[in-house]
Amino acid sequence: MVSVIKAPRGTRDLLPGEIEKWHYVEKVARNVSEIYGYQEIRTPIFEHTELFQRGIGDTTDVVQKEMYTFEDRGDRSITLRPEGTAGVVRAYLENHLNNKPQPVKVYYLGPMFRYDRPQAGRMRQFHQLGIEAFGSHDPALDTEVISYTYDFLQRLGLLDLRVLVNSVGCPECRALYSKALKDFMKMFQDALCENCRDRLDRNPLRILDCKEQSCQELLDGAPGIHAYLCKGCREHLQQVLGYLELTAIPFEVAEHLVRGLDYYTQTVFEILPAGNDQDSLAGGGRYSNLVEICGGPAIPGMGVALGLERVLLALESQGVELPLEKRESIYIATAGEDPSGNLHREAVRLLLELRRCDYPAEKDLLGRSLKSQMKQAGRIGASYVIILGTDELERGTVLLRNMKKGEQFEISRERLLEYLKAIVQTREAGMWKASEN
RNA sequence: GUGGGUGUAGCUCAGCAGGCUAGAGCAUCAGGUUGUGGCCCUGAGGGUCGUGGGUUCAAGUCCCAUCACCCACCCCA
Repeated sequence: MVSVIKAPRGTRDLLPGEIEKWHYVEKVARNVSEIYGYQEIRTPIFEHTELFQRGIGDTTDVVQKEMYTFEDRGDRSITLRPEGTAGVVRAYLENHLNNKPQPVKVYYLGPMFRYDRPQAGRMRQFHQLGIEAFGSHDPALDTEVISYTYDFLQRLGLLDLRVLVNSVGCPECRALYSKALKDFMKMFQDALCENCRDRLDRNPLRILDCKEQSCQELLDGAPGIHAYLCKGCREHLQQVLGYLELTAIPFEVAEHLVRGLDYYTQTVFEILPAGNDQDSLAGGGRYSNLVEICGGPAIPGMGVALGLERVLLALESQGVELPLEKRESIYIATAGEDPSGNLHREAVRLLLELRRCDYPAEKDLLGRSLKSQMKQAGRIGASYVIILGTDELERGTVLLRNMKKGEQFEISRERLLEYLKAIVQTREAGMWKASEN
């Protein structure tokens, strides 16, 4: 026997039973996006490698060691998207969306790929919900994006969220601060962890993020970025915070928050589940130069990405019960000897009829006994079973069994659909949904 | 990429310090009612003990490697 091929490392299947949660989360995502005025955009899952190198930044870990890059048959270097923003920016420019009324506000939902070492909440193929808004410098936009993110998480039922906000300044003032921080840290070089000594030259701001106790202690005495922000950046931050106050979203100004992607300017933020400093649920910020870096005009953008696996994990660890709709259907069972096949043919005809009337309906496909058919009907959550037996066939009737009540009665074929219709109409909003009855 | 832990039926696990045909519960299928589910009873199928080497008279049980998963680090969603 040949061996069974397994899914590649860091990937997994979403099976019936779990996928319903994803559908629900996606439904809320689309809902909130609409409420905030964002429209869906779908961009390719792979792009030219150069897009990410330029967009995300060559020095970032994502680009340096986490990309799924390969040559296609035309010798092009292709990369499976590790995040969503770069592709959206590309699409914005390529489709001349800058000629549309601004701001252009889009959301995306889909898989991303990073060659990481998998662990809980970190997959090689993972899924993000993200939004991007182009063409506005308004601090209220920054707040809107933060609010969107918070709102989405809250609507799902997540509590105890930490919202961290900071500004990393513009290229000008960040450069000043970066130098100041570097100069300061140089004095204590020996006390820094190995990693941070590397960061000193590559990207001093990252030291702020270090979780090493020793580095954190040094940081207490180090200059903070806020003192170095230029007038524009300082005011921008103040206004963002001011608007945030209005939203009543609890937030913390985290002067040490810097993000891993190079394109961020000014506002950056992160949302974490309580009691978990490691796996942030969402991260985002403003990017004033990314569009230019990608070859377009100087148009600012602001966005966020949420990790859906992590959102699902947080929901689980907080014990949130999602209001999933139960699957419900009508099951057609046949009973009795059927040497001529008439019974079976009639069942198939009835099945078709029900489905054409939009009733979710199923029948046995395994030639099972009536008992087994009943069992199956119960398992799949059928609310009604139509039992079609040889006797009923002769009389032109069926037995209609209410599975929840365990009651059944005989009804003529002609009146059956009428009767079912009446049941549906009795139900709330006329929807074919699980409820009492 | 670094360090650590784990790996026995579809699922959750048991298997004592290596020793006979590897077990349980749940799930699946069938039967108990030749036309009726959710409870109960009976039975059946299903495992080359992650994979490959090695030690031993003998390995699920010890050793090595490898793969996968989990945890921590790095980083990020």
